[in-house]
Amino acid sequence: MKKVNQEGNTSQAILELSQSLIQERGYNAFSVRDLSKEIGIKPASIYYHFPSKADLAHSLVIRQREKFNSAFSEIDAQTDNSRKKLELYLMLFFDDFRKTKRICFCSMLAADFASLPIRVQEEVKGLFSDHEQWLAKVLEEGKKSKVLNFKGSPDIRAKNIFAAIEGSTISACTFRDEKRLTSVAEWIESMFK
Amino acid sequence: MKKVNQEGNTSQAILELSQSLIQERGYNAFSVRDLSKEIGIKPASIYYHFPSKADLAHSLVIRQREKFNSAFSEIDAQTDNSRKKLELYLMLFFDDFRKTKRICFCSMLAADFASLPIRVQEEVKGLFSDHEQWLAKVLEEGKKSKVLNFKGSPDIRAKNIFAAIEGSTISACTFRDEKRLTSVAEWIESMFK
DNA sequence: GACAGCCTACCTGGCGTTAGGTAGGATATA
DNA sequence: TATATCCTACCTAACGCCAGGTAGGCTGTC
Repeated sequence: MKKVNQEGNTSQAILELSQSLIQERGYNAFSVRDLSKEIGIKPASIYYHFPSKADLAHSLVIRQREKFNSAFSEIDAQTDNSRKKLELYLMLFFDDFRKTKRICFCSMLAADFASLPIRVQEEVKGLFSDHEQWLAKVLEEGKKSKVLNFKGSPDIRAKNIFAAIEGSTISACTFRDEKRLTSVAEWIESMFK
Repeated sequence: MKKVNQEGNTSQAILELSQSLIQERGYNAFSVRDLSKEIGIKPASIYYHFPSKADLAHSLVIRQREKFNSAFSEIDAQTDNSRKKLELYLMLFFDDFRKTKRICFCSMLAADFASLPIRVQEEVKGLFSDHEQWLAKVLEEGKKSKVLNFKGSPDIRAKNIFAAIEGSTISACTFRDEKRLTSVAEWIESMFK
């Protein structure tokens, strides 16, 4: 019998599709059967790759944290200018929205937070913190070097920015209108002049 | 046998509880059985009051639109000062968060948007537009009377503000930290000085 | 007697998950 | 080189449970 997964990429396919479905419908509204149908294997086979739906979600959030953390490192390597860093950061969200046309992964999991398995909740909090801490660092550096001008603490402003962006991906998705995302980004950038 | 609903308020109780559960878990993660358990009637009896879960959600969003629209009228009646109006508007979200400790109803339904019945989707869009249009009107008046100072169109800024607030209720809820909401509100207010 | 408001009892279908099995490739041993 | 054993990646079939929803009956009030 022909093997479906000769290149060992089924796990990857499951991760990719899960992420896509979570961003579209949320954790509770996608099923192992949804995955199996689209991937072309039986529901039971999903459990060969991931012991449970909770584990799958857990892996997914960890993967996303790693993705973002390397994106942050890339930005840090690319420029020393805090304003440019902020700009590149905001572009990460544009890119994702243009590709997926969907709510940001973080926002969706935050919305589903209360019905998430506990260890997934912890990772989601971690994902939030990764963003906020990196942003706070950028804002602090920007303030010191007088590249970014703003009142208030970098910590709090970082949280503000992240919340605003998260909210804007939701409304951009609801109205299928990228401008709702980009205009918030422009608004944020304009605040630091 | 004793009647549970002697004051004709079971429908109201169902609406209240549904809203609370939606704000906690989202549309897909609460069930008619959840409602029945907490209210003290059998699942089938829910269907006496609402023909379907979709209808219940539909009524709920309509009710919420009415609630907010009368809140807007009250604010309009209370003051002519646009800055004060904005302040009172933001307080609506503080009050809700303090009461419920949960994600804003709008944000949650927007997150669940893709898996919502179509006519509920339409009402959710309407709910968003109600907010954005009223806000845009306030901003426009504020700009004309020079009470609010900002660049860009009132329309776009209104959408920005709403998105930011929505996002902040999500992160406030995730971290059980009201400051994530209030600091965004302060941030918004500071932008118009 | 009509109706409101609830009930019991049930349906269909989907959920996450598991047990047990199988084809075929890889590896180890004689 | 032939055979035994193990591993990978899937399968079929089913489990118990819960979802939204329905038909029809009971009870108390007007």
